[in-house]
Amino acid sequence: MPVKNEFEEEQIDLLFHALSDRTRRDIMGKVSEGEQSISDLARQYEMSFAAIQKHVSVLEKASLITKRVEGRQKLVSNNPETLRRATELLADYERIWTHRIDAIGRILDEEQERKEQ
Amino acid sequence: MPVKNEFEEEQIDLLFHALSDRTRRDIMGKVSEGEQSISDLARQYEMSFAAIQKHVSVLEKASLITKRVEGRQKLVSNNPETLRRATELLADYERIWTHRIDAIGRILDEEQERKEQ
DNA sequence: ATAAGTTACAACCAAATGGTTGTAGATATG
DNA sequence: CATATCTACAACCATTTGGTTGTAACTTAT
Repeated sequence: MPVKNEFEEEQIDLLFHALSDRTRRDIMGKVSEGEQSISDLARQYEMSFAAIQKHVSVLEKASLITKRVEGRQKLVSNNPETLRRATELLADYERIWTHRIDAIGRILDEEQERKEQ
Repeated sequence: MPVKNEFEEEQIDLLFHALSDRTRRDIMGKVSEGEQSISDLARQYEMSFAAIQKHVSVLEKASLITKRVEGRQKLVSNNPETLRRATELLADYERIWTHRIDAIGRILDEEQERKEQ
């Protein structure tokens, strides 16, 4: 186990893959300002409705967004919990991959460096 | 500009794409314990040398690792700076996409307000 | 009831991805 | 020198990805 985290490897694949596309990152930004239907989103891009629908689906499979039914439309909003866990995950990777001991150790080191300057 | 960050969008694509594969994340872990040649790495996986070479190449294009020539071999080590910036980037996205206003953000905002008066 | 709006999904296509094998060029070692 | 090791890279292949159009179903409005 490289990183002790609640994520499954499969889920991590989906997460980073979802974030690796500009349009999808942009959608994340748009829905963060309020729920939007898939049509609302599609109108803001120069690609087909189906293309945006697929991007939303990729984000949904990564649990980065959720859809809510409202009449004939599905309202898309983002999922702060997954974002929080993703940020934590990458911070964990950073710590492990760079042999950083832990947050407290780092703060103490930086404290030390400041004093020595 | 969704996130004010030193990364270009293209670079962000490469970054998250590089991280979206288990083998590549595993390589990041292995090289974090010390430099390894590509052959060293390849021996630890049940896939061809060329496959590992390609994975290393993807990590290199994302600036997550660097290669150093040592005789007939190339020693791979990871790039802590990119990892640090990647973690920051995702933290920025989290903050922006979830409208979180943290202590640092508030301090900077207040700083700005003071200057503008 | 009809029409318009919204979504889901299938079928298709070109390009990218993740793997393979094979070949060739350096570099080290007997 | 001859041979083994290490890397680069091309060619190939199957699958996935990111896009398209088209069709069907459901919901709302006229």
